[in-house]
Amino acid sequence: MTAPEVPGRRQTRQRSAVLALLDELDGFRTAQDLHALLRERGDAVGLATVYRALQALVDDGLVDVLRGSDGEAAYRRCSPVHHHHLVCRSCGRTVEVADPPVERWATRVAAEHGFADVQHQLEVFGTCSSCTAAG
Amino acid sequence: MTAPEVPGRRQTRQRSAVLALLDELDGFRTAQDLHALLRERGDAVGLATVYRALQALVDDGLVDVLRGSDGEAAYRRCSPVHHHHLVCRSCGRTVEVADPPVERWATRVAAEHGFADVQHQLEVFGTCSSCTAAG
DNA sequence: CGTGTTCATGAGAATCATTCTCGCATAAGC
DNA sequence: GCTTATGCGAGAATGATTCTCATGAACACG
Ligand SMILES: [Mn+2]
Ligand SMILES: [Mn+2]
Ligand SMILES: [Zn+2]
Ligand SMILES: [Zn+2]
Repeated sequence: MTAPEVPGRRQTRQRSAVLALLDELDGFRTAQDLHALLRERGDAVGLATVYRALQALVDDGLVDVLRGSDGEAAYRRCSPVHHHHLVCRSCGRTVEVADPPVERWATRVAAEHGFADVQHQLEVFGTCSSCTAAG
Repeated sequence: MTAPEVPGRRQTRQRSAVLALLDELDGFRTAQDLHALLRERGDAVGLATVYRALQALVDDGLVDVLRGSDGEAAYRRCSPVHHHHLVCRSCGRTVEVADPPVERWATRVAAEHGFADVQHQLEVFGTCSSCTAAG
């Protein structure tokens, strides 16, 4: 769980703290959440720094970002390979999933309509078993 | 192009104007954009009212909303049946597309992980032929 | 190790989309 | 027309995110 060395990226206590926290959590969390958690836990980090650290992690492909229905960004430590998410609306618990067919479909349907430089995003939302049990 | 009657929804000049404008446009537009367009065109509507009208249209299933990478909401008059979007990143031009297999896949993968009350969102982004030509 | 350069940090201000407030207008129903 | 619940609009409030800029600390180099 040591922070990966990324060229041109300076290693600081704050960035390590943000990444370490994300490593412990298994769901998507907002920057505000992460900032509050870090503050509670004692090793505090400025809010602006949390945002900057998260942006850097996203740029480096170590963290995925998802926009909630209210538009607030949520972040999660993710595997570096392409995948999609099955997310619990209630607690944020997330499972990485893959769907090879949709990859080909997206490319094909885009080509059929003359679209180039294609990307896609596919997310599945639901209520996880714990949250269903908790009512 | 007459505004559909929705029970319990009062018909006003402002709501008609918002829906009429959306009917002329074929891409996703932000509330701010739509407000500016209405103002230019003369039949102005208050900004708060644009937001309220759009929210009502979304609730009534007449309009789809999409969150851009910056988190800003964009709205589009869409068909009422379930579909996904192929969106031009540059000009916003949008094509409605369907992918029946992914519907089943989403339900199945969610069930396998014990998730209930499942929804999914799938969007494809690219550069349309016009925008590619315009370079 | 020092030391200097360069990049990072943090407190607060600024930005900006969206929502709220509340006094006034008006669509709908009779 | 008259009543009344709803909708409207201007401006204030909210809240996430970004910016500013003075200070702090990695890191490359000697
Ligand atoms: Mn994919
Ligand atoms: Mn679907
Ligand atoms: Zn859950
Ligand atoms: Zn285009």
